[in-house]
Amino acid sequence: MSSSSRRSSRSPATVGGDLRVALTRISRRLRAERGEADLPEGQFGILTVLHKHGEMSPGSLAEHERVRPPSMTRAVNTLVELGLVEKVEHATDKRQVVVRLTTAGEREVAETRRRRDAWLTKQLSTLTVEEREILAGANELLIRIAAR
Amino acid sequence: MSSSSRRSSRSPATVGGDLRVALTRISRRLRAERGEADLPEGQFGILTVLHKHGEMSPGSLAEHERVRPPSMTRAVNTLVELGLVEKVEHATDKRQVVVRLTTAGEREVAETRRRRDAWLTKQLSTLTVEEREILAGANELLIRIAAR
DNA sequence: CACGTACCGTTAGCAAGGCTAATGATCTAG
DNA sequence: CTAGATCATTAGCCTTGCTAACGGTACGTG
Repeated sequence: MSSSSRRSSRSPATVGGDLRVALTRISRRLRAERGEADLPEGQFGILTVLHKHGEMSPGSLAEHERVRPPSMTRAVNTLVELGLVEKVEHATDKRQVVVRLTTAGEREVAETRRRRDAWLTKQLSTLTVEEREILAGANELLIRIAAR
Repeated sequence: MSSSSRRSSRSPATVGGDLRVALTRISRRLRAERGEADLPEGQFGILTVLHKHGEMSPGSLAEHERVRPPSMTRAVNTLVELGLVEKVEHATDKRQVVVRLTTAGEREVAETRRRRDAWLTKQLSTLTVEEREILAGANELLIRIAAR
């Protein structure tokens, strides 16, 4: 049974229900795959945001990651203890704090990403080019939807 | 900017990295959308498994949901307190327990699913038919991958 | 200049939900 | 009949989310 042709149920409601199930399953599967050595998903997320967008305040990070400020404070502190980020004071506003990656943090982003994505990448490499196209397209749609 | 044509990076590794980000974001977004009244994702998952596969032991449920047995015991007990499932003794093996949906549980599956999917369904209804095709295709691929 | 208000990050404390280790009951092979 | 395996549970820990409340800083207005 292939994936695309005859299939009558493409209504928003049907796709939505199926999609939720798929997302829950794959999330758990990914979490299960994460090695002992790796950072928890959320902390790794913070590193990648900093890597991508540069230094940032805890507040912005919290908003970006859809988490409340106190949660972000704690996560950032953990990363500070691990030596992966550092907090420096804001140039003009002493209320604010600037969080940025250390060199160790930069290295960690690269290494962890490689290690972490190994399983998923392996799975994807068993798919056809067309199937990967589908997932790549889905990525963009999901990101778009998540942004609202 | 459309979603499918010019874009050179379709390697397993690239898609994998992007996909992980997309999955994390949408999961958080979905969780944020879950109303106060709804069951937590995990508990709802148990109900749907029972609805789909019929009565089951806690052990099988744990395996199916990729969770350790003690975690499942606790989750099931919560559902028992809510009156959504019941535990009955196994016909021949007194070590085992059989978990099954109550009538209230059956009703809850239908109602919660409808309520819960409302937000996602609404988002999907703003997409084009082609985009929904992509997500529907992605569903199947993700389920397949998650099954390994 | 001074003072009230708003903003930013943090601290304190709670809840959910995952885990491991250890226990108790039951089953089954020998 | 006994020893080991299997199943669920209990106990206790850890992570990570939240809200409420606080302390310091910035800034507009009188």
